[in-house]
Amino acid sequence: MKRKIASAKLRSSAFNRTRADHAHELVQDYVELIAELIDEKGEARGTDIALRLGVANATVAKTMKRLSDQGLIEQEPYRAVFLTGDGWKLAEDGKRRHAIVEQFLLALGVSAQTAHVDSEGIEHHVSAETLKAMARFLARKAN
Amino acid sequence: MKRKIASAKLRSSAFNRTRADHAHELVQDYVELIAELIDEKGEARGTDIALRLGVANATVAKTMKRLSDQGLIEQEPYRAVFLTGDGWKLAEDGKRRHAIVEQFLLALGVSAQTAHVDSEGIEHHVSAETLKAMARFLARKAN
DNA sequence: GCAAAAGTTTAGCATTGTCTAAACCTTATG
DNA sequence: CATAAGGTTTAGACAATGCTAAACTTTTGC
Repeated sequence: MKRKIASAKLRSSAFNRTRADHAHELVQDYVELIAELIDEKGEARGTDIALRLGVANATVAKTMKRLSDQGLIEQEPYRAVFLTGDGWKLAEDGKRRHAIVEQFLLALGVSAQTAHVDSEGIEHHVSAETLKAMARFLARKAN
Repeated sequence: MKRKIASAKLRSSAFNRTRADHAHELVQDYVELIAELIDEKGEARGTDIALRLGVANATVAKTMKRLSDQGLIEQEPYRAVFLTGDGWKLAEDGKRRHAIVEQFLLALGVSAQTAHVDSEGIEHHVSAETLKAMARFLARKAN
């Protein structure tokens, strides 16, 4: 019954995507935050990251090891971390999406606070096509 | 910094919050799918759920045990599962949100396929206020 | 210039959500 | 009605993400 399995897999694509993206979401949040901290303070330290994310220092250290393994950040022991080229790309992409989603929500008429909170959650689940549609809406609205 | 003090009972609050968020999404997806299957076929079997979610049977069995512990479904060994009152409530709420988000994306001009996939991910991150704004948009568009 | 404070890493544990393999029931067929 | 096929559950493993406590390194303040 190969056929049945294949078609079912197609139908489950929506679920697969949301769940498979969980790991990626965390990674995105980290690199985005690291980029922000570097912009703000010139460097990103473990403690600052931990405070902003609301997790323990040890958790940050562990996650950053993974980020380092994935080639997104560079770190030397006991030093602040920096983004690699790939890391910057990911962070920039995230910030761009985030900005579009937040502006879009504002244009839709929700409060600034809600736009801020919701855009953080929504950001990771918006495809390129939907993002484009949001941008189009914003452009139309601007006229 | 108040942030740093963590009494014994709060020691894992961040962990719990994050976990709870993700767990809640998964639970929603399950009950929503179970409701759909019951509507479609009169019952929800493990294999069907596994196929649609794209996970192994064993995963479904384990998750359903938790759902059962939480009082959302009722099951007897080797039988299809059914939703409890609470389960239905949760499923209905999820379907309502999901429908609004999906319709909204369609109205925004994205393809049916994208609307389907994206709404699945977005659904869980849309606040009541944003949902209302989406519904308003739809209503306006309908005129 | 050294001891205390601050920050980082490591070690060890818990939970969730996933898998495969195997055991266990139920149903369908000859 | 016996057995094969198929669905369900259990067992055991693993990766991700979180925690605390303790060890280790760097920075700071006297």
